[in-house]
Amino acid sequence: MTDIKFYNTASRKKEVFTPLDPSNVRMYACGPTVYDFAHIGNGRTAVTFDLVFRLLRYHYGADHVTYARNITDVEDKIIARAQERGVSIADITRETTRIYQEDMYALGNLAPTIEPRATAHIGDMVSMIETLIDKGNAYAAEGHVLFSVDSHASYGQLSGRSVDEMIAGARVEVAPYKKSPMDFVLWKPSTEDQPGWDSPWGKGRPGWHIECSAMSAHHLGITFDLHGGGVDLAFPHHENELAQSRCAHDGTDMAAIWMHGGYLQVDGQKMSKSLGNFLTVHDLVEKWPGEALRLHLLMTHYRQPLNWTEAGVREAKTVLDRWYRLLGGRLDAAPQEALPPDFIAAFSDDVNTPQALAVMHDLANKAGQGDQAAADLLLSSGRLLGLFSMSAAEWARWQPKGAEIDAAAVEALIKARADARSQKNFKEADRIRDELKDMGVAIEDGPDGTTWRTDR
RNA sequence: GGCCACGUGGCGGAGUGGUGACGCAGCGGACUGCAAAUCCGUGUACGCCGGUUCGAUUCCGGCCGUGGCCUCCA
Repeated sequence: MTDIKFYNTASRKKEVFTPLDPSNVRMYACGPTVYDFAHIGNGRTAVTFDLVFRLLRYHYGADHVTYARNITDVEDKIIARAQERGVSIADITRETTRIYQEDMYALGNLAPTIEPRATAHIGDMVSMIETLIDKGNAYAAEGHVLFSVDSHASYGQLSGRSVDEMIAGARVEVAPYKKSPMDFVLWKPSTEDQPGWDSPWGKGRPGWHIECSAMSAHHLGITFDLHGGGVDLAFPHHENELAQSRCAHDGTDMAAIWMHGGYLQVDGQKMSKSLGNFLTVHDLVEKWPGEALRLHLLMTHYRQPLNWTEAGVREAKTVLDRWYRLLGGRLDAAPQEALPPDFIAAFSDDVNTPQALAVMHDLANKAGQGDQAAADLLLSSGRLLGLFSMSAAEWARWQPKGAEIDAAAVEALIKARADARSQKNFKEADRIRDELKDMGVAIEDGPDGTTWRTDR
């Protein structure tokens, strides 16, 4: 069997993947803080780890991979948002979680095996914090509990930093109760109007980092195979998780492999609300088929920086248009098991999707010359990547929200054009074709008459 | 300021110490009333300056550019 290789942030090398337990491969990816719509950068990270999930399922069997992706539903930004809107925290988190799940589904992601919510694991967090205090890795101060970075010699190893350098370069005021400026919060006190839970340190709520340590240990065990997230999470979030988990578990490593997805920019610029280029998945899936968005993401290797552009989505859409046409009725047939070895080799080589897509293009070219086996392999390859979920007809008639096309009107115009053509009135026929084009409809004259599809 | 990535043809984007992946767009041809779709064919590249080497886009050093982290941002 082809080896899987992953680039491991911890070793800074591509490594052959060997599962701790092939009958239950466990992965964890940091999910959203549920206070606002996910943007396309969040979507990219979710797609990346969905691909890892799919790859592992392919190699070890769908029932032998556990994927946990957390929902952070207690956090200060959520509190602030609830106050702004004058609604309850529960309403915000419930609604945002629901939309997040819909958006991720629209991007072609499988549902993770487990989506643990932070608020359902407060007890796990409290007991982990108690352990850290007992072991001398944490201390209580003014209602807070802080992790002591000086208590853990290898702090900074994952992200390749030294505590001294970070302190020297710090540009942030240090809270007076911290022993070291780099110490971070495990537990913080809550006022009456903030969400809080009883604890040995009074009513309070957990810090962000402890959530993932506690939930991953609860669901995946003390050591699991793979931990992922966006590259900006490497520090401080993952560094802190690692420190907490190692110290709480007698130095045992948290994850065998750490993976980080590259950053996404929009039109060559950092995505931000002030620049007006903040793209939410929620908006994008109304304008484009989710698979076109997904393919745009797949065109770049997950660790590379990705420049998101409308031209890029359009290109992805064009490619899918061709593939869907090529596959036609095959899309309705029973799923194919066989997969091309060179496709699997590329996909298994640190999730090299651009290389895998090149194999698919090659298959498409062969299929275009009548190679039926190649068409089958194109379909099975695409399905493994989370593409080809529609029928050819559904794809051809896909429409953006708010631009519904009246099919009856289209059919009537096509009929009128056919009449004009039969009378050799090509001027009128071409005028009707232009009219259809303005409606967002493209037509094709084939041996069996005229067909139409949406196009823009 | 410190640390870390990245810089490939018009665009997107893999990869490699030595015969210029792949896609989109473009161009030429076939097909078509004309198109579209489809098929055939086709050009252009490895940020800059040094070094190592028989030979570097690929290794090393410097520079420039872009971006990330150092602030509970994927």
